[in-house]
Amino acid sequence: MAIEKKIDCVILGLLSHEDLTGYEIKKRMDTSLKYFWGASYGSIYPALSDLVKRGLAVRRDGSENNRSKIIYSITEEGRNYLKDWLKLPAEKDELRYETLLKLFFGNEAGPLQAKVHIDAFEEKIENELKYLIGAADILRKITSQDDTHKYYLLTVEFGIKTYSAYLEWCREAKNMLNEEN
Amino acid sequence: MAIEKKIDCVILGLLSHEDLTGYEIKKRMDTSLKYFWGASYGSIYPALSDLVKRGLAVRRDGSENNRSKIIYSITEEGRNYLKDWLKLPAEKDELRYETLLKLFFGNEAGPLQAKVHIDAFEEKIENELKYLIGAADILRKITSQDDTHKYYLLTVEFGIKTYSAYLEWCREAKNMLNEEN
DNA sequence: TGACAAATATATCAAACTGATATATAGTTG
DNA sequence: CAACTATATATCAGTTTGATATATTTGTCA
Repeated sequence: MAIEKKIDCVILGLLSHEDLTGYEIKKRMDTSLKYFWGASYGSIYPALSDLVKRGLAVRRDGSENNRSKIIYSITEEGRNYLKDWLKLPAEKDELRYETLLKLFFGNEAGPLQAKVHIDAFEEKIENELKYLIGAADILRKITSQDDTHKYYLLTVEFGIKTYSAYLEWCREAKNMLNEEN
Repeated sequence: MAIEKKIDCVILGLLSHEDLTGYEIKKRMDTSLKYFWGASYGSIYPALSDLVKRGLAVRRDGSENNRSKIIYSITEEGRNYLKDWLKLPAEKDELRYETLLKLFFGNEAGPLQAKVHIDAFEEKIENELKYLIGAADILRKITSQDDTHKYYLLTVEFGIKTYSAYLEWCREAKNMLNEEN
């Protein structure tokens, strides 16, 4: 029964690396964290205000010209809060794949429809896998000299392992559907 | 921009197989669908009332003795709605793993903490994999005679493939952390 | 150069969903 | 026979998403 709101923990985690704006936090979510975590503006901006109120982060003005910009930094209290949360066991590892849901109800739609969904899934995964393999190559080079990106690399390798397994499954699943469609 | 609420589609999908109570729907979510989809009572019961209002499902009283029981069936309209949704491409396949999130911020907590999280993850996955392998054995036997469970088996095989990949990753990740902790 | 698109940046809101809780009965087990 | 587990329905506060609004700056192509 954790009282820690996940969005607070993710933001503090990102701020523990570097100072960021709300917009930049969203960008990190959509790139580095994309494969295992997500967050919307509707949770990021209110959470940032809340973190400041609770003294876990501080804001400073970073506006340039007419472009308003609020830069957030983690405080010592925020870092302690993050460390405490990191010590707790992970509560929820959840996969939510609409592709599998549609497949599960395949009797209603038939094997041809199922194959369409698997093909679309396969193509998406192939593209993402290419990206992850490229990212891993770069991260391995960086990590060999300075290992601050070691944990990032670990999550990318998780993605590569699982996406490769997905592709194997796609081929086998289509074979099974072909057997007697 | 789908207007279809996912909870409606899952419930109709389950009702397309057999008549069910809200409680039984929740049980299916927590067993068969557990590995790729979830839903809470707080979404199931209101959705059931709503489906009836829209004519996509009908309710009948199934009370026995003093135990109240409402049994839901899919209507012809409901079946058409489901079929239309099954034709549409899957919108969102999302993985949300707190274990990976905590690992990503590993610099703050160190390699020993990271290994604790990986060990806990490994144990959980090992147990779930055992269960899935057992389920696949049973489903393969059933499917060889009557293939209505073919699509169910497909999703179980997805689980086996990916969980096996997770376990490989666990071993490699711990090796990497040991290299120079 | 000027027009248009894309990126940067903050913010809000209805709708969806979770996790917890409340309530009550039936069946099982030491 | 008390305690516990399973069956069954229902609600609600709190969390989060997905979409949208607004405004400026930067890049691109003609």
